[in-house]
Amino acid sequence: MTEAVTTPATRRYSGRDAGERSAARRERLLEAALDLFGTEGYQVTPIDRLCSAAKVSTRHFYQEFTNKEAVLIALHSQITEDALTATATALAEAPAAPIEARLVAAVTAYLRTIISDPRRVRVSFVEVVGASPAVEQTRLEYREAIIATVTHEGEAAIARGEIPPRDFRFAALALIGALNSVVYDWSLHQRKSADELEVALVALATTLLTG
Amino acid sequence: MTEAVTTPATRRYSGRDAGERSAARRERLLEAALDLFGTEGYQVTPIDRLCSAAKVSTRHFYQEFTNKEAVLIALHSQITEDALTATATALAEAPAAPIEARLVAAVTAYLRTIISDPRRVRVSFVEVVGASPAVEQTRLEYREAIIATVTHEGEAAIARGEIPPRDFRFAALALIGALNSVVYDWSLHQRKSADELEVALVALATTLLTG
DNA sequence: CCAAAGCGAAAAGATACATTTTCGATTGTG
DNA sequence: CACAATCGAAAATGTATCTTTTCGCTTTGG
Repeated sequence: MTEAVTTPATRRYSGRDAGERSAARRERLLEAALDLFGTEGYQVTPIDRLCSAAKVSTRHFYQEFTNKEAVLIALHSQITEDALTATATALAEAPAAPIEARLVAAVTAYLRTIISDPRRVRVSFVEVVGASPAVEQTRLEYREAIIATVTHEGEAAIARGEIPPRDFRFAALALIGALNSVVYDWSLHQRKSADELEVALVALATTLLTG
Repeated sequence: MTEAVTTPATRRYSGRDAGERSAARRERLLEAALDLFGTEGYQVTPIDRLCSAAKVSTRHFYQEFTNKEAVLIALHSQITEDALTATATALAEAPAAPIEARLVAAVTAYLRTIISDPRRVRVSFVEVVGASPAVEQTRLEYREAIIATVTHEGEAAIARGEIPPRDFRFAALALIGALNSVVYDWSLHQRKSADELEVALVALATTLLTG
């Protein structure tokens, strides 16, 4: 049998292999999307704008994403998973703490991740809402993930006898909604410092979940 | 001088004058918009669908509205003003009551107006969010109107010595956001009765504003 | 240095809508 | 009844994308 030793069909370019170049384009597109969706808005940004801002040709755009909607979903996922990871880490660092302390850690971590960039605020609190059926679906899925985390934490605290039982789905939804609108308003008007915002929201979370 | 006695350029049709016919078309369009925007979504509804659902020709559509965006804005205004009117009426009916009672009356009235129709919930809590720059602007304006009402009520209660001072802008934003997400979730899943929802949200409002 | 991989820019093609205009059929009015 | 307003339906037009394809220029690897 003669071995068909196939030379890799791909070639290195500017020192990077195909996968790296593709990943770099994808990243530039996501950065451009954060910027344009987060300042001008998803609906009013055509793919062309996205491509020129990212310095990616439309040919390559379609190599990375199916369409504009897919970019928004990827961006939203990235932002949200970032925040959820930060939250999980913060919780893991206070493993045996009482619910109040865990709550402060979690909310602070979540908040800081999001408000570190006003464009993130706008994308995850405004642009993804009702953008399209598919986007709306992932938004609701992430929402369920947050509700699950809150509920899990809450039930554990109840089991430890730290707080009385309550409807955590309701509390989580109230907290999520309150956070969204307060943070978005803050990012628009900056009426208080980030620290003051944090204090106010941590207090709110405490009231809603353990108060 | 010969008087140019102009016969009215308009004629009655099916018993209605031009203004009435036009108003009827407008109303049918708004009803169709409530239905389509509130079940399928604003972004995915083309003007054609709107027109056929409303039994209005596209020619007449453009006699009533500039474009689809104008319909959404008109619909949103109608829903919101409905709710604000109900709230104002409820407040007017308890003129000398303490803040807690006024709050219960206001929140109940607001809630009932909105949840009376799940399509209203979706339009005012989801579809208008980030739909377009102009829509977003009116959404934020209505939000400011609600904040102003809440603040006004709250300051009055402070003046009467019923509650200590607080940041009502923050409290109002938190309440609005919490209401939005809780009510939207309720309209999707109906995990509790409308009465239970009402009770939970009134309690939440009381905590946020006077607790 | 050459053949092929890869690239960016831009043309070309395809849609989906938005918006305007036309047209024949109704319906009041005098 | 006649004629003009009005109508609904649909054709025609315009436009802004989206998406695919072409093309000539670079870069790489042998």
